[in-house]
Amino acid sequence: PNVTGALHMGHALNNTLQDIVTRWRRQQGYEALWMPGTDHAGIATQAVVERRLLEEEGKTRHDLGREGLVARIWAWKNQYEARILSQLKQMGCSCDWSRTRFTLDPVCARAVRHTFFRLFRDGLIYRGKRLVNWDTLLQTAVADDEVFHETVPGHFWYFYYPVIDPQPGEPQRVMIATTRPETMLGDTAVAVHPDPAGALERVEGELARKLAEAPAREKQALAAELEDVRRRRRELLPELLVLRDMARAGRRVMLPLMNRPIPLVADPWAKPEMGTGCVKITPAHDPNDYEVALRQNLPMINILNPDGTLNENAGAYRGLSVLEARQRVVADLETQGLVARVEDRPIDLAHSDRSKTPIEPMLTDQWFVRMDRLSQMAMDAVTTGRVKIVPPRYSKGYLDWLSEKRDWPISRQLWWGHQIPIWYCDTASEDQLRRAFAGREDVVWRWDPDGRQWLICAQEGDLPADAIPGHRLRREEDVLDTWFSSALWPHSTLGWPDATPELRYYYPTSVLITSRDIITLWVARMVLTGLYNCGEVPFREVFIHPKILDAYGETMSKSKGNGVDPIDVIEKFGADALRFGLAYLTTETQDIRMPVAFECPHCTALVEQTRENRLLPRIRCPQCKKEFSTQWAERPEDRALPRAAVVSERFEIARNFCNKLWNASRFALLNLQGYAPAAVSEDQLRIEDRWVLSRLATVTQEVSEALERYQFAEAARCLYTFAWDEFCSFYVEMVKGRLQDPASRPVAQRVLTHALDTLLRLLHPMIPFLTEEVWQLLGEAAPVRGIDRLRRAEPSIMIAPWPEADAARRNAEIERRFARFQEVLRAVREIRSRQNVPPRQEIAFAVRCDAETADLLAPLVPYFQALAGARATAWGPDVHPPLLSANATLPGMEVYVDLAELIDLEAEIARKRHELARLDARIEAQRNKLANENFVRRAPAAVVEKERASLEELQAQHASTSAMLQRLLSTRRAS
RNA sequence: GGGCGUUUAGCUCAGUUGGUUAGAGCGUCAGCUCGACAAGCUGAAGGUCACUGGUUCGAGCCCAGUAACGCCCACCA
Repeated sequence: PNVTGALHMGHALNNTLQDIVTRWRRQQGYEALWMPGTDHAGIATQAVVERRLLEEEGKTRHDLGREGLVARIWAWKNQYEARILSQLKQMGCSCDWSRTRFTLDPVCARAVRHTFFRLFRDGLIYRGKRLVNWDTLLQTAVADDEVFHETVPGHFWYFYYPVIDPQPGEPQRVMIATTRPETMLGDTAVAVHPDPAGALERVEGELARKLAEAPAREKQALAAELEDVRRRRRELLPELLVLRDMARAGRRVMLPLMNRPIPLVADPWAKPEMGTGCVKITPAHDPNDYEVALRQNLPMINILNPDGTLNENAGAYRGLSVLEARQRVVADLETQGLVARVEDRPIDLAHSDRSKTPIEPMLTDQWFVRMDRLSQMAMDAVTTGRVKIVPPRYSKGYLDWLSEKRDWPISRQLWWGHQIPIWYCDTASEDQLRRAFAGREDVVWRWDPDGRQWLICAQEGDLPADAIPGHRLRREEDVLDTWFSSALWPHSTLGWPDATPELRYYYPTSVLITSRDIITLWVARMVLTGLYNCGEVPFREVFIHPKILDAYGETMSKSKGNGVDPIDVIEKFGADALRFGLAYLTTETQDIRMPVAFECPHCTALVEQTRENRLLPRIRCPQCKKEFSTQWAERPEDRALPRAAVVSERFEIARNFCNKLWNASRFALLNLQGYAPAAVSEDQLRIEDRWVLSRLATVTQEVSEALERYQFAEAARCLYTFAWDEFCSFYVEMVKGRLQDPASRPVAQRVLTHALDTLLRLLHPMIPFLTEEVWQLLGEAAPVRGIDRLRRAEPSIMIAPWPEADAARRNAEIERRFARFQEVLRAVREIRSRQNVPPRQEIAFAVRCDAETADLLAPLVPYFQALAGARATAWGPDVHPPLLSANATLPGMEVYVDLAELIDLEAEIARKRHELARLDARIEAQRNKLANENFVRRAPAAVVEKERASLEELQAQHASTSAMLQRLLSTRRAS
C-alpha cells in the first residue's frame, strides 16, 4: 500500500518505484498489490479553497458555513483525484484501481472510528491544552510551515508593575518591557532569573571569547555588547538579586488595569542580559511563557476570541481588536504613570501564509494520543528487525524521534476530514448516562475534570443530540489530523476492522517505499497503529528513496515554483522514458538534482528555469521573442497565452534508450519470416550465441540482486549497458550475416528470439508499455520460443515469469575471448579513423599474437568485415608487418593495417610519439613502484607479480612501438 | 543548536573488499545517411577525485579536521 498521489516529480518517483517492485514480484509469482491514495489531499485542498475564497470573494469559511465550504472542497477534490488517477494511468502504474481509497471512503472512515474508539477506551486519548499559531482572519490554527516572518517597524514599551507591600530595601515597582502591551491583560506572573549573577558572568565570558576571535569589522559591535553587559552587572544586578530573593519568598506584584495580584517567579527564561532583566509571563499567548507556566505551575488566561477580539477575561477591554486594545492599554497605563519609556525598534512578526495577517499565539483545547507505550512498540519493531529500514542509516532518525515519546496532537480546526467522534454533555449524571447507553458496548464515556463535562465516544454511527433523555449532546467540531487516517492505511484499505480475506492474505505487506521527510510523520505511525490494531507490523521493509531537487539543489515545492509536472515529461519523452529515467536516477545516497527548463510553445527552444523566472506567470522566449504562460498564469490575459511545458533533459537518456530498444526489436521482427521453433543443440551454437547467452545469465543475476536490494539505478544501468553496448552493438550486428544465409538462418532466428524474449522480461518492470508492445508482436511472429526448452509465450508480458539466471550458460572463457576480439576491433577502428580511410573502403589487417590468442580469434575473424569494414589477412606468432602499415600495440598483440600508398605518414609518426611518451611515463611509474623495497616486501606476492608482469608487458610494447617509429621515420627520409 | 547527506570531466551522475591507465550520458571536436536505429554509428579531446593532515607498501575509497552546499528535527536527542 502507498498513500501518495502523483502531483509532482517526487510523487511520480515514489509511484514508479513502487510499481517496478510490484511488477517484478508479480513476474516471480507473487500476487502483488499496491494501492494509491490521496489522504494528504484533503488539507491541501481546504487550504487552496480557503485562499481562493479569500482572494476572489473576500470571504472566509465562516461566511460560507460548514456545508458550503465542504461542497466547494468536493468540487476541487474531484478534479484533483481525477488528475491523480489519470497521471498514474499514464505512468503505467499497475495499481489496483478497484481498491483505491480516498480520504472519506466509508471503509477507511470506519477504521478511523474504530481506532479512535479503541484508543479512547484504553485511556490513550485525552483532552489537553496546546499553544497554537492562530490565524484570526480565517479562525484556524496554522502549521509551522504555513508561517512566514517579516520584520516590521514597531515599539518596545517599558512598563512598571507595582510591588505589593514592599519591604525596606525592596523596590517599589518592577519594570518590564514588551512589544505587545495588550497581552499584559493575560499576565499571570513576572519572572526573574534564578541566578542573575552567574548568567551575566557566562554571557560576559562568552562575549569576551567571541571578541577575541572576531574579525576586525565585527569587533566594534561585540565590544558595545560587552560594555552593555558590564554596565548591567554594575547597575542592574543588585536589584535583580533582590527581586530573585523576593520571588523565592513568594512575593507578588499588582497587575495594573486588571488589579490582579500575580507572583514573582524565578525562571531562567528571564534573561538578565535582555530588556529589563524581568519578563512578564503571558502563558496563553506566548510559546516561551507557556513553557514557563508549565514549569512554574502558573494559571493560563486566554484573553482572545477565535476572531481576534478580546474576550471576557480582558475585563473592560472586552470586544476590542488586538490593535485597539494595545492603544487603550498604553493610554490607560500612561494616565496611571506606569509607562517608563518607549523605544522604536524593528520587530520580527510572524504572519499566516494563507491570509497574510499576523499570527496570534493562542492556547486551545486539543485532543492528544498518549505515546509512551505506542512509541515503544514501534521502536521495538525496528530494533528487533521486524521492520527493516533501507538504507539503514534512516533507522536513527526514526528511533530518536520515537524515543521522545511526545504525545501526538490529533485535532485540527478544519472542516474537511474525519470529525472527532466525541460528544460532550455537562448536565447529565453518571446514572443517566449508564441508563441511556445500557447494553451498548459501542459507547464509552469519561469525566473531564478540566472542562467539567462528560466525554462520550461512539464506535460507529453518530449519537443524536437527545441520546440522553432530557439533556443535550454537543459534538466536537474538530477533525482528526490527516496522518491519523493515513497511519491506518495498510490495514484500513484491506478492510480492517473486519477480518477480510484481503487482510489475511496481504497483511503484513512486504515493502513500503517512501521519501525520508515523512519517516516520522507517517512511517512510524503506520507501524504503531498496525501493531496496536492488528498486532502485527504493517510491512517488513521500508525503502527510503532519494529526493528530487532542482538545479540549485533545493527541494522541489509548489511554493517555490520549481516543480516538474510528470505529465509534461510524459508528453515530451513518453511514459516509459519517465519510468526508466526515474529508476536510472534512484541511487542509494545521492539526491536527484534535476535542472528544469520551460519548453517554448512557439519555437520549442528550451528556456532555463531560474530562481528569478520560476514564479512568473508569463515569460518571453529569448529565441523567438514571443511570450508564453506558465503554471502560475492566473489572469485571463496570461492564460490566453500558450502554456510552456516544464521539462528536464535528464529524461533524454531514457527516451533514447527506449528508442534504441524499439529499433532493435524492429530489426528482430523484420528478420523472423520463416521462423520455426526447435531446440538448439550445443554444436549448433556459434561463439557469439554462447557469448550472448552467457551475458544474459550474468545480467539476469545482477539485475535480480540489485532489485532485491532496492538498487534501482544499478539495475537500470546494468540493463542499459547490456542492451545497448552488447546486445545491439555486437550481437545484432554479428547475427545479421547469418540471417542472410538460409543454412544458418534458423538457428540465428531462434537464439535471437530467445535473447530478445529474455531482455524484454528483464526490462518489463521499468519499461512496461514498449516491452508489452514488442511482446505482442513477437508473440505473433514467434509464439513458441526457447533454446533448450521450448515454451509458448504468455499472452501478456505482465504474466511472463522473470527469467532465471542459467548458471550453466555462464562462461567466463567465452567472455574473455570476446573481450580480446573487442580490443582488436577497437584498434582497427581507431586506425581507420586516424588515417581517414573512407568508410566504404575495405582495409586489410594482420594481427601478431601468440598461438593461443590466435586460436581464440580464429572463429571471430569473419566479423571484422561486418563491424569494421576490415579483412583479416593473417593472425598468429609469425605475422610480420607489411612494409607500410599503420599499427596499434595492445597487451600481447600487435595490429597492422596495410595501407600501401594511402598511408598518412605524419599522422602515424605523431601517434607513435604520443604513445611512446605515455608508455615512458607508465614504465617510469611502474619501475619506481617495483624499486620500492617496502612494496616488494609487504604487498601480497600476487600483487607484486602482477606489477612485474605489467612492467614487462609495457616494456615489450615500448620496444615494438619505437621500432615501428624508426621504420616510419626511415620511410619518410627515403621518400 | 542537534542529526544526516553531498562535494569526482563544462553539466548531471556511477565508482563493489584499498591494488594495472578513475567510468557513463549529455555537451564539445572530427568523420559517417552501408536495409533496425541521425533520438543513430565510429573515433578523439576533456579529471591535482573540495581542502589539510593521518593510517598503509599502496587511498577517489579508511580515520581526523576544515570549508561550501542541501535536508530533517529543534530552547528536548
